Amino acid sequence: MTALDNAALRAVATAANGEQDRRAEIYRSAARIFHRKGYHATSINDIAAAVGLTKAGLYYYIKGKQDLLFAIMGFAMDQLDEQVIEPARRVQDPQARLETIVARHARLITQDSSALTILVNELEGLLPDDRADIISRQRDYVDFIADTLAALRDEGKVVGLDPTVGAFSLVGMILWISRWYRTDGRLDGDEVVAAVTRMAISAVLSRGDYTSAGNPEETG
Amino acid sequence: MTALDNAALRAVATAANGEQDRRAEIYRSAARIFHRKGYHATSINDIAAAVGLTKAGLYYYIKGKQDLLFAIMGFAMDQLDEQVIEPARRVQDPQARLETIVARHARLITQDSSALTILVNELEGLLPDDRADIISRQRDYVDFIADTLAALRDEGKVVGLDPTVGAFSLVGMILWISRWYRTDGRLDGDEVVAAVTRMAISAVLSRGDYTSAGNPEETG
DNA sequence: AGTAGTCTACCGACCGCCCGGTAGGTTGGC
DNA sequence: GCCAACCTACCGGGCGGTCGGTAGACTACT
Repeated sequence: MTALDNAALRAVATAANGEQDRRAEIYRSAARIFHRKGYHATSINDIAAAVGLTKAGLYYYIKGKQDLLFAIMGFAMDQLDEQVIEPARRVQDPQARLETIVARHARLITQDSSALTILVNELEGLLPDDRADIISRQRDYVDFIADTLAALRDEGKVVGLDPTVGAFSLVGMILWISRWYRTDGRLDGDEVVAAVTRMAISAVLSRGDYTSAGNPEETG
Repeated sequence: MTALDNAALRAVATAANGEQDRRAEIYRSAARIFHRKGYHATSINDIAAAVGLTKAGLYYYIKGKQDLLFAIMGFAMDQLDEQVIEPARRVQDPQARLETIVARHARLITQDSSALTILVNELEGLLPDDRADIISRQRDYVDFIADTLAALRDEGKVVGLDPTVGAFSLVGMILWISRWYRTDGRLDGDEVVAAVTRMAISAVLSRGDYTSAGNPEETG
């Protein structure tokens, strides 16, 4: 790399992307800390220290703590849209579509769960308008899954399962991964994704021969 | 209400169970508020106001905010022990035992999710020793479920499912109920419990004919 | 080449507020 | 008179957020 290249790169980097990089690093750090300690237990000072700034310095980049939270949640929702919903929309067959949804969502979580976990755990930290925005997008996601289950029901592959309950239950199963999956654990990310996907599909597909093991106390 | 009624009520309340009732009411209120707003976002004043006391008055009954949290979590864990684990231990057949676990846990959540939800969401608000205590009891619960799945595997009813992953996934499905179930919703508590229990069993029991719908992108 | 001005990227010090928690009463029933 | 069951008033401290700077890179002009 010549000095000219170097200078040119630097000019581009500082002028165009420098600030963006810093801002992105702030969001990443904030997401990690919010995820670990929770939004309310995290101080602006914690985040500033994590990126090597003072609190006042940090405020050069952000508007406030709540905006930071909303930005992180918006990013997570965008991830979900782009990497789960959009690809799944292009899958016609309902069962394959459901597999795509579960596998892609689960994979996102095993790769980096911070933002996606904040998305579901810190809703009450948002301003009412922001919260309404995020909740609406989340509802769209659940509806998308429920619609897929309804399509499977129309195919006869799902019997006797309420699509909404099914959708919520699958989402719960997927989101919970972030609580127990460890990168350095016994199973790697792909194995976890595969296992959870298999369970999810199995949970909704009806077995013609399903019977309870008999549990009068519970099923009376 | 006359002065006599008032005095009589007060006498009964204070003489026999008054202090216990008051304390129980404080825990219940605290659990409800922690559940709604989160532990860190809830102030001692919020709780005091909810039970009609000042902050100082509240401190006559409690030792501190963290003790309050630990007490609530301990109560939730006791509930789980007494109403889920102990009854399930008495069920010999593994599949029936699993049904008992899921149905009873789900039912607890549809009845009153406050304490049980705090139990899983506010761990980081505890002192390290208290947290270790709760985490240990939670791990015992997951192990109990995993052992039941292992027993089902030995019976040949579960094939190719890691018992630990299975246990976590079921727990996630159950716990998530508290996020979407509404008492005044379309389905009542019993219907939700039944639906989730059916899904849970279906998720772990192997179907001899299981095949993916074909999703090369995901399963490659 | 020197220099005066400008702008980005910060920092130290500070603000008002509310937090968890406490000290020292006060009151009403026994 | 005493004690349980509170209250008013207060404390130190940390919070989110702001203000007035300023070092240093860069630009414009002479």
